[in-house]
Amino acid sequence: MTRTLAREVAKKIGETVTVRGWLHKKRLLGGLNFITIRDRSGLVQTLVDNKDELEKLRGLQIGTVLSLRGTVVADERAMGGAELHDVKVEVEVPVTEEPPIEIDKPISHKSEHLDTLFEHRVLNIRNLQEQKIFKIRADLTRYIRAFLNDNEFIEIDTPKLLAEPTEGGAEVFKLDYFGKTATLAQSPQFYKQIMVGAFERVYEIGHSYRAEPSATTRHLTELTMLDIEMGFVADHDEVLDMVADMTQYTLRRVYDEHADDLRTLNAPELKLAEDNKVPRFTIAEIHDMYTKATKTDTTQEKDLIPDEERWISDYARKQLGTDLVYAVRFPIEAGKFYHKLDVEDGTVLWGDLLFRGLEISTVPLRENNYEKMVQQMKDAGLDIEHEGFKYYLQAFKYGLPQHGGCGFGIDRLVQKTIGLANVKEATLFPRDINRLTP
RNA sequence: GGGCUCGUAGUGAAGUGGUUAUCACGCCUCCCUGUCACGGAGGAGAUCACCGGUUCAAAUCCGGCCGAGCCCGCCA
Repeated sequence: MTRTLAREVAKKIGETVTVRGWLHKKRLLGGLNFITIRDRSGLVQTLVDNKDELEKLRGLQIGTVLSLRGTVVADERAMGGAELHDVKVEVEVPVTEEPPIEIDKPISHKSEHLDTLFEHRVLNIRNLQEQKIFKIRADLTRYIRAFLNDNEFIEIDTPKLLAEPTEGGAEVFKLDYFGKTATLAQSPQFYKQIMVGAFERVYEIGHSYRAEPSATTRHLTELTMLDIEMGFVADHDEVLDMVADMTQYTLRRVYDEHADDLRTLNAPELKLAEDNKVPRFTIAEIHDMYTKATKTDTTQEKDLIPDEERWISDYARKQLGTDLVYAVRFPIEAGKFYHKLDVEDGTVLWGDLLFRGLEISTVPLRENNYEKMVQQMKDAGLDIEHEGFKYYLQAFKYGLPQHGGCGFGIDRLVQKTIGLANVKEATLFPRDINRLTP
């Protein structure tokens, strides 16, 4: 028997159809009883007025898997303008245990309830409002892939199991690997640069692992990163423009195609500049502006403090009409060995893309000259003979063009697009310093 | 890693020393032919996170411990 989806029911007035899905809501009025079914397409209401059919549902809880066969009748009073009548009930999978949360009601996202949210994730992800977040997430990455594929980027996959921590920076997880010590990749940095030597333009959407003991609203230990690397770029500006274009394309499209869902999720109105430009301020400029505006002196900081990120984003939205802003030219002491340095200026050719007060991407130009790389690694106190650098340096030794790219936090993009308070809310099964389940 | 805050039925909350710990939703029974946060009557469900202390008396005060949240540092 062919299955009809909830969203197709209204198109089949007068036909006898079978809908299959989960029991979503029972409204029992005595002789007249409304049973709402949920499937992947949404909800459909059925009218059960036969006592024997209704009795099949006695003692069965929300979540029971049902197959309902009935005649589609147009009725203004039903959701979607149609409902099933003369329904025959078949219980496919009975559920007799009462669920620990109410699936048909919006799930609380207050910070003090996040523990409950994730403890009951298996069930609350059945809530239609909750599902919107992850449908939007799926499409955000779909649009990103569309943009990058159209611009001749090749999607790659790189290993997450690595031999040694070599990149520096974030703390890495260590694990036993048949008697050796392996680490989980904190980013695909080395591999994506290596791949520039083959494909010029590459990207990866995958997991990265950070063992930082950070307990904040913007940190995960397992995060989803979009990593992009682009060869033969003329300068840093070309990389900044490409990431800005991609981000704006993605945001405009998601606000267009998911307008209703974003509204019901209380997402902020999207503001982007008419000319598609993302304003840029140097770190030094932001320190000066912030210090003048708030009387808090940050001019000695090497990076932006979180409040400065919020402040400059607020400034960009109110004064320049855009939710996106670049903080560029970090002080040279903040750079890593693979960054392109502007020694005269004392800065690194590195920009952070801020979206609604949060850093969502780092966008640097890389040093591509083999001799300079080796020197910068030595200056950083690294052992260039180390196994972990051997293969990486081969790519440079045998010819890498000037290149740059970005590490882009997908979880944070989803969070800020929707206006969620905590990055974990944008993640199905978040991993943080004290959560490994579910 | 540092600081601050919070743990009360399945879920969310009220209760700041005094009889049997209160309410809403959910659940169970019954009534109800147009519900969509259905309505009405009744019912079950809580060792007040845990351990110890103060007190005639502790959910409430004190100490410890476990768990959680937020901010900072660091990062995407």
